[in-house]
Amino acid sequence: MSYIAERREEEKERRRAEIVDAAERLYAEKGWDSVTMDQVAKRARLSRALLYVYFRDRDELQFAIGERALEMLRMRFLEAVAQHGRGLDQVEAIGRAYMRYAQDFPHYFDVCARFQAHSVSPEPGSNEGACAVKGDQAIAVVVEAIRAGIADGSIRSDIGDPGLYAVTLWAFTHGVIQLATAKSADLARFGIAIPDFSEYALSLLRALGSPRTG
Amino acid sequence: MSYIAERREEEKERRRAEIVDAAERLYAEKGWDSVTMDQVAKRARLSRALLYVYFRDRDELQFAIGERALEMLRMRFLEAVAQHGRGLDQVEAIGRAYMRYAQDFPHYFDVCARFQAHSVSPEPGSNEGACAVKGDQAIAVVVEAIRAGIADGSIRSDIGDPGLYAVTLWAFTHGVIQLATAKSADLARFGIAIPDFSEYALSLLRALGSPRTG
Amino acid sequence: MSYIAERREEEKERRRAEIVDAAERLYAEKGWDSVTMDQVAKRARLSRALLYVYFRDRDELQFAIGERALEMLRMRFLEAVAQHGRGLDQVEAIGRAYMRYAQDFPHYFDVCARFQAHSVSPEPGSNEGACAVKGDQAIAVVVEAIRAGIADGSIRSDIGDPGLYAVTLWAFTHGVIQLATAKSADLARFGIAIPDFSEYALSLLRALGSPRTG
Amino acid sequence: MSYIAERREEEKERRRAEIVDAAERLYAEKGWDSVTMDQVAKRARLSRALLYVYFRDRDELQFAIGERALEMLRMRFLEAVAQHGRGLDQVEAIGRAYMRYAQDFPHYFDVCARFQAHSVSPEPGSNEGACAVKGDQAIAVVVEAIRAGIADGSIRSDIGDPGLYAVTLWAFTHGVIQLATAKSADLARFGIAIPDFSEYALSLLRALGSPRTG
DNA sequence: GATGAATGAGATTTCATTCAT
DNA sequence: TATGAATGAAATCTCATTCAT
Repeated sequence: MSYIAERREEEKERRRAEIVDAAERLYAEKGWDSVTMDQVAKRARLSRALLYVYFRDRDELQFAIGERALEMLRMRFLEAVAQHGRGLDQVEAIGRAYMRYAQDFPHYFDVCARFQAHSVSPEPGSNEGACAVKGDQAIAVVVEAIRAGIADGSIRSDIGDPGLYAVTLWAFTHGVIQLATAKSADLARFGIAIPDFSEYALSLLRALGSPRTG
Repeated sequence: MSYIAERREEEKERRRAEIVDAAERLYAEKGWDSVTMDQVAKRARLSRALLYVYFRDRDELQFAIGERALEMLRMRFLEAVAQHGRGLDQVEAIGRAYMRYAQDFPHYFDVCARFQAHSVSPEPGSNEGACAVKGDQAIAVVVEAIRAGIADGSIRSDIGDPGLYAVTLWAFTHGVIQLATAKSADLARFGIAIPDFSEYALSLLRALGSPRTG
Repeated sequence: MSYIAERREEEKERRRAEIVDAAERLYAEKGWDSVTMDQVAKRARLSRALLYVYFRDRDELQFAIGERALEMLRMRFLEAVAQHGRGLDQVEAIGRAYMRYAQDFPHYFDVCARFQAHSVSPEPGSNEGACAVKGDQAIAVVVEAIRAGIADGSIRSDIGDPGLYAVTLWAFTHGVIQLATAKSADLARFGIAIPDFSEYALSLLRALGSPRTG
Repeated sequence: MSYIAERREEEKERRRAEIVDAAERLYAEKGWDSVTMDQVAKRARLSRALLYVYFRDRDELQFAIGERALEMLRMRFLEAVAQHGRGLDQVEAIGRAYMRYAQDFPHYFDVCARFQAHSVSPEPGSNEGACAVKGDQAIAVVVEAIRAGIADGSIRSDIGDPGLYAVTLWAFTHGVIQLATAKSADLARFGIAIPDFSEYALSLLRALGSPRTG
């Protein structure tokens, strides 16, 4: 590839990023449902038609944000893992990281949730596919921590297949965050405060993994 | 109320139910996103405008279905509870019931999921509010089972506040079902079959509650 | 049909007419190519979406105007016929009427020309079909005049089938008007003035029909 | 001009011709309305933007095809003339040639028709202007034949100005072909077959020109 | 020159929702 | 009450044309 073509490639990538930036900011501001393609175009200061050159449709644009969201999540997971030595602590840190992430970037968690809730029709080359890949990579971090925990004895060796355990933990945590995010008011009616809820869920999850050292 | 007014009341209720019936059938057939108000009107054999006499907007119609969904869920929970003596077994049965429910009525689970994911704006008199009430009632069944379990010693007494525990279990289970529902294909790629996943999750949850007496 | 439904029918017809009015005025002002659906909507003071309730697409709207155009043309033909006794004179009057019509309503002639130039795909219920019918009715007037002329001896009896003759005359006249309309400048370069051209063509056509009795 | 500049000139001309070739083929395949600049560019294997270096706009490209069309028409006229001795026969042969031409190259006739229908805005140097010139040249052939006919006595001497007569015949013939081309189906409904229609029109036109030899 | 990117305009469609009767 | 009509907002899509390199 000539260096001209290369530069063009970069330009293109930058454009794409600008669009995703614009869309993401709007997402964060008002929620995806009320973001229109026109607003995105205006925010990115380009024509509506061009959006459709870069993204097949509105959904693909959302998935592009999802890709970022999941990448960011993986980063957070990695940081969490890096700060702890024992596998069990790493796994707990991952759970905490997920919760903090959901607080720091509610719109990111929102994409994750939508992504989680829609079954994939993995058209090749789509952002949806890219999204799935990123998701797998994030899960992989969890699996690794679990493996480490089993190896270092901090996680019960009879916990079963690390992949299965990882997916289950993910599902549990995701469920908790979703409830905490959307239903804080209802929980309050039950006398439950979000931080307590989170802490409680984390403690249960930790108990789940730790060996029954009496 | 005169018997004429009474009949009118009944008529109205029947009309409403017909609409919800129509909407629900369409929901089950194609998913809520592709159900249009026009289709609902046609299926219920009345005019689109009349729908708005019975339901403020499309969301309210969905919440009306949600009400049914949560009522049905509570029923299933009650049945589950009735078939077991010890609290721990009841709680597990509830989890199982939730899973079966999601399989039997995917669209009901879908409403629940959406309901769970949207924060309430509790306008009084809205179906959304009614939905919340039904949700509370379903949770109450879980709480009761937990209390029973603590009382009969099948559930660890140090598990904490039954309400908190119930909500957490709900969130966990919901997360698992959602993942299993939407991502079965991805899980398969991980070598995970849905029934195994469900069983595994249930076993973890049971372990969570049972006293550690080996 | 109840009188309410009847009134609604009328309302609808009126609406439709309003739209065609608006479109027609714009057509006359700037030519069909530069008329946008949005302009029509604005001129008719209703929403763009409604246009598509009344007309499948832009073309159908043009054909609706074409219907009017051809109806008007038939009227002109009838008037022309009414003012003359002998068939030959009637036919000539029709030719003249066509020419005056093209001058009085250039946009009407324009639709006719477009209609004439496009082969019909006679989707039933379309305005295109209605257009064709109106066209036939206009031709019918010509045929009638020819028949009368043959009967009264003002038109050569060996002219052949009146229908064939009518269509041919129509084609001739249409060709002349089109050329005169679009190419007046070029004709001028040839030293030909439009009125002379028209008169000349008419005289030829008259000669064509009249018996050769010197 | 240096031979380098000369070669460049040739290259350019070839390029231009390639574009017109591509456009013409597409025209013949699907009609001008559904030919897009993109398709032309792809067919000619160059970029869309380059088209605009060679042709001001889409219309100019069509006029370039029109130029070819009219040149071809003139050729056909010349051939027709060459095969007949008397002016009247030449004129008739020209009419026949026009009809055969329309059959052999429907897309050429289509350009002619469009050209005929649009009034010229004779921007100097435009293909539109070139088109007009070619049109004049084609007409000139007709004029010449008429003059010959008058001279050799095969055409009535009182037919008037040859130019006027030529233009009129052209208009007549064009009108007939257009109707025959676009409305064959409708004519069939009238019980008129295209070949009969053509023959009939030609016979009338011949009668028009021939002296009234009793 | 030649090209890929971008624009702007308009057609069309689809809905949820509201209005007038 | 009911209903048909109407609206307004967006999503798409398709082009001709222009721009920057």
